Order: sequence, then C-alpha cells, then structure tokens
Amino acid sequence: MSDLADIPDPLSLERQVCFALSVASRNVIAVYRPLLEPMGLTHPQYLVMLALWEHAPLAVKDLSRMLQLDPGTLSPLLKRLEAAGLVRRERDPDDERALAVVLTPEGRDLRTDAEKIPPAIVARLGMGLDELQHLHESLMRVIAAANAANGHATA
Amino acid sequence: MSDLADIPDPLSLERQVCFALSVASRNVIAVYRPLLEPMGLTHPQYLVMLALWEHAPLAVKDLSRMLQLDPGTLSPLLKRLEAAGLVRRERDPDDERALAVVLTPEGRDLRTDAEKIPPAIVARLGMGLDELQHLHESLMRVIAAANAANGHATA
DNA sequence: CAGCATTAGTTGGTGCACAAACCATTTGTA
DNA sequence: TACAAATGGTTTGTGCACCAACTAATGCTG
Repeated sequence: MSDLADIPDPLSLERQVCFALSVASRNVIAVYRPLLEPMGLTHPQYLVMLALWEHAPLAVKDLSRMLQLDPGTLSPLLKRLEAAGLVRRERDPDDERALAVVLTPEGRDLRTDAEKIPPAIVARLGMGLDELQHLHESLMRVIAAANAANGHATA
Repeated sequence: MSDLADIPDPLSLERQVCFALSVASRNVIAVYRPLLEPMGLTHPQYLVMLALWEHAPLAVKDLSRMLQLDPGTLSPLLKRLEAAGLVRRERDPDDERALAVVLTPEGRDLRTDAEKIPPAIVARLGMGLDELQHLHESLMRVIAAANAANGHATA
C-alpha cells in the first residue's frame, strides 16, 4: 500500500516556483515603498516615470508594451500622475486616437530625487551586484518563457 | 562638458532589478491562470489551498506568516473560498479570537486536480528543472534580504 | 467613396495588496 | 480581581491588475 507521506509532495515543491516569485516581488517592492513615498509615487508609477524619463513622449500603447501592463491598468494610473502634476496627457496631432504622455517640468525634475533610489535599494538589500545581475538574467529567461507560453511575441 | 548620454543610466540599469521581478511574477501567474480558472481558483487562492492541503487547520495568523500576506488581504479571500464551498471558517474553541480554517470535502478533493498543475506549468514554460531550482535559490536569498531590509524577523 | 475591420484608449467589474482604524478576546499584572 | 496591554481578525480606503465591453479615430477594400 502506497504511503503518501513517503512521496515528495509535488504541490509543496512546485509551490516554490510561483510562490517565491510573488513573495520576492511583493517584498522587494516593500523595500522601495519608504523611498518612493516621500516622492509621492507608488512602485508602478515609478516604473512609468522611468520609462518616460528615458523615452518621453510615449503613447499608452508604448507604455503598455514596455511595462507589459494592460492599457486598462495604465489609464487611471496616468490620470493620477497627471493629477499629481508630473505628466500631461495630450493628443497626438498625427493620430487623434493616440495619447502623447509628456513630462511636466515638475515631472522632469523628479528625476534628480529618483537617482538616489537605486543605490539606496542596493544598500538596503545588502546583496552583491553580481548576484543581482545574475538574478536578473534568470528572470529575463523566465519572462521570455512565460511570454512564449502565453502566446505573446518573443520580442 | 559632461554629456549625460555617455553615462550608463543607473535608472535604466537598476530598473531591471525591481522591474524584472514584478514582470516575471505577473507573467508567470498568467501562465497559471488558464489552468486555475477551470478549478475556480485565483493564484493567491491556490497558494492558500496549498498551505491548507499541507497543514489544515490553520488560523489566519498562520496563513499570514506562511504566505507573507496581510491578514486584511486574507480575510476576504477566505470568505470567497468559503462561499465557493472549499473551506469552512470556524472558531478555535481554545481561543475564541482565533479562526480555524478547515477544508470541506470538496476542498480536499480539489487536490487531485491541483496535482496536475505543476507538471503542466513546467511543460508550458519549457525550462529545465535545474534552472528553475537555481532561480528559486536566488529568489529565496532576495526574499531574505528584503525581509531583513523591511525589519522582519529573519525566520 | 462607402462601409467594415482594426487600432487606441476608456470604463466597469472582480479580486489582490497594504495601511490604518477598529472590535473582541485573552493575558499579564498591580 | 479589576484593568491595561497585547493579540487575532475584520473593515475601510486607495491603488494596482486583468478582463470584457465600449467609443472614437483610422485604414482597408470592394
């Protein structure tokens, strides 16, 4: 008679793949929170600002592709950023459907504060840069694998 | 004159740490979604069921510690699981404050379906088990580092 | 050029996540 | 034994995240 207690539990084992990923994500974001809060940003808003500092102006479609986020998620988020005075949501004159999200001067200036965040995070985590780099490579492979599994283009 | 374009952008570079983590988490959960949906479970609910299949009965406090989730998140989630007929929320007779979350027969039976999920995920991702194992170890180190940074006990 | 499919964004609904305020039970102690 | 502190959960409010349905502008094709 097979004793279930003897078999290494696949549910317990595999739980670590998805579970560790979501816990790591949430807990690392929690490290960002006290640093972002004085800037008046949430973590997703911070990511949007990163994209804009690098590539503004951007359409919702572009942000959606870069951040791999639903337009339905970005739409209200961008309105909050606009209400905070960091961005403006204009219409692209060449295509009246598309939005051109641009930075306000205040939004541009916030970059100075944001530059202090990465070193502060690394210091708080107390992990080696090489290990973080290595983790990043692993994550990129998982992202590619998940995107392929979800039928997204490999781009 | 310093040309900013020449400097490797710390904001763009570091973005990968937090950003890759959240994208990987969301996109891997998206791989689970079509498998969990026919079971009537969301991914967080699946994690709660995993904990219960292994350790029921559990108090909200125990689930909160195991899954590293706020009690305020678990409370309505457990009510939805109860509404779905998978768990019952009883009172611990020894401590009327504590809840004893127990599995219903339907909740217990669902484990049979759940056992098909881990291999299906691995197949869909198409990644080697060794690489997943390696990723898991990296994630555990990040979780420990983040917990330390957030002032949690190292447990 | 008329009409239909496509594309860009928004809206509404459900559910997760966190923080703060709150309530009830227990525990510790003066 | 009364009462204050601590503990276990719930509630409320804000903000993500996804999906499906919708609107408006554009493009394509007969």
